[in-house]
Amino acid sequence: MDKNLHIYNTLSRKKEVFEPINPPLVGMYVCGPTVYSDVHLGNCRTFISFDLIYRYLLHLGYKVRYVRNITDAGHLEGDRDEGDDKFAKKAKLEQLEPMEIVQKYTLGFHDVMNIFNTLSPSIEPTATGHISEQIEMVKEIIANGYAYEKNDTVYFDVEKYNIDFPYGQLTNRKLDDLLEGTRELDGQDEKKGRLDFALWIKAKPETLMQWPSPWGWGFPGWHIECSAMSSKYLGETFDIHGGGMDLQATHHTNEIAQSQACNNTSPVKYWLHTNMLTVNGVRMSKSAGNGFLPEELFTGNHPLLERGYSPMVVRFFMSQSHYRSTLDFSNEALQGAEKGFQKLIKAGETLQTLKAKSESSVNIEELKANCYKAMNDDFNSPILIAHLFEAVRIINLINDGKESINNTDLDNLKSLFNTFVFDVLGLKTDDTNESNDSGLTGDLIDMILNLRLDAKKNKDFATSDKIRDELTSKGVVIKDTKDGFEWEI
RNA sequence: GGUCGCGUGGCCGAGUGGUUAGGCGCCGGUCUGCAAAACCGUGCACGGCGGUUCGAAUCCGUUCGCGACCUCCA
Repeated sequence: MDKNLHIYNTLSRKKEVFEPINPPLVGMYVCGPTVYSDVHLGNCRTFISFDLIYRYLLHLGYKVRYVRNITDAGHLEGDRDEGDDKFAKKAKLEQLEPMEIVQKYTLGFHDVMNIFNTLSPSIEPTATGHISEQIEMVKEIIANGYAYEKNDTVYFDVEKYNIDFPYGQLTNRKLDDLLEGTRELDGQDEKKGRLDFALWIKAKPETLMQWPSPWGWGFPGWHIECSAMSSKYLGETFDIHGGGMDLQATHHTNEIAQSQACNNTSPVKYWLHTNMLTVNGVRMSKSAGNGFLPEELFTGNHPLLERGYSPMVVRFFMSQSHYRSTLDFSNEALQGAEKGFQKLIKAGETLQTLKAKSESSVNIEELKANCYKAMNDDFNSPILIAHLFEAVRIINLINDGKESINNTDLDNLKSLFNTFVFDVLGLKTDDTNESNDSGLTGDLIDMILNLRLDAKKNKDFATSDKIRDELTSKGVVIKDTKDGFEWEI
């Protein structure tokens, strides 16, 4: 089954057969969040996408070491390796220690990941926990001649590196083209080249987070942590590196350069990039101010939202698009996803009640093969879901007595459904039956509806309709069943 | 300006040189006192213009529109 997995590699810009370096082991590194503010939905999409990938690799039987870092230092506000650290800035703003900021948003991030039912990574290393590894790496890069020190700050020499290695390979760009898009250095700049970036940055006296180094007190550049931590936990060359597409051009390009310059080997076999979440066609981002917080989506407390949607509906919604496509957010799309999700879950419940016959009129083997085919084609969850809805149709038809299924097929169907809906897509039944009060309301509604049932039995439809209308207008949805009723608020 | 990507039916979103994507919506049917819900079924597409081909929405060219990256962001 596993030799069929194809994944799209950003490095080659095509789909390749997935062959781990040391099967069945798989090393996967994903760039995690910078924990200086709440994660928004766009961030979540990336982590949910990689959760799907992680889950499928596990399902195929690979032993995956999944490393996802927490950036808690070194990430600067500006674009020129100067200015304030994001954490320090936030800390000053909220009058807290930088590590209090880190702690707060790390916990928040974990909460959100749990709510979305993502599996925890095997290792979740932090930048501040790996300062010495980063310093060692910078020393090595200097020793290899690809970095230089200037006034206690260390820069990576991009143009020198490019003589020996293709710096812009990940985005398929030539150095000259890259230089063209860069602004001129002004006279003050310490950098030799316009594309050079900081590996280690000299601290100012007031810098809140700083560490001693061979170049004096300072802090690491943003990119070096990922190079240091990925090679520490996954080795100098590992299988999969992932992250959002926005990281491709700068962060990942620099990461490759650092690792190559330090270890003299290409660090990653397969680069995977997830696409952006958009709102009205425009990328959702912190700086654009069009970000949705998960909480806002769940509660519906947002100007653009008509109402809230449950976490699993959101996860399902995201799974309905491919991870490399942009996904556009709208009320209508969300509502559609909600209906679809409920239909899928309901069919799963119906499936448990089906009775086997001696003959099968349905083809479960083919369905199963189709599901694997979809996932093996670069984790194509939208196609997988299309096939799962074929399963839904089959389940409902059997339930209606229009198709039949034998024991073996029924077991297969159950296992198929379980595997893909819950294990691979990572969906779960929503816990919607949270009791909002002591149950009194429910008892009262039951009582009223029992009175309505009596009216119906007496063919007093005027009364029964009146009760229904009034309850409906108060938000109680009534569904008559054969010999009673169901309701929900 | 440079690099790259996208444009699919009312909405979201897959995919392929000729055969149904799928979900939601709409419409029809079953069920129901009537509804709702549920289930079944049908129709509604491939930005414009050229070209290649027996045949293209799918390949090529061109044009229009949109977006991303090149600057912090998953």
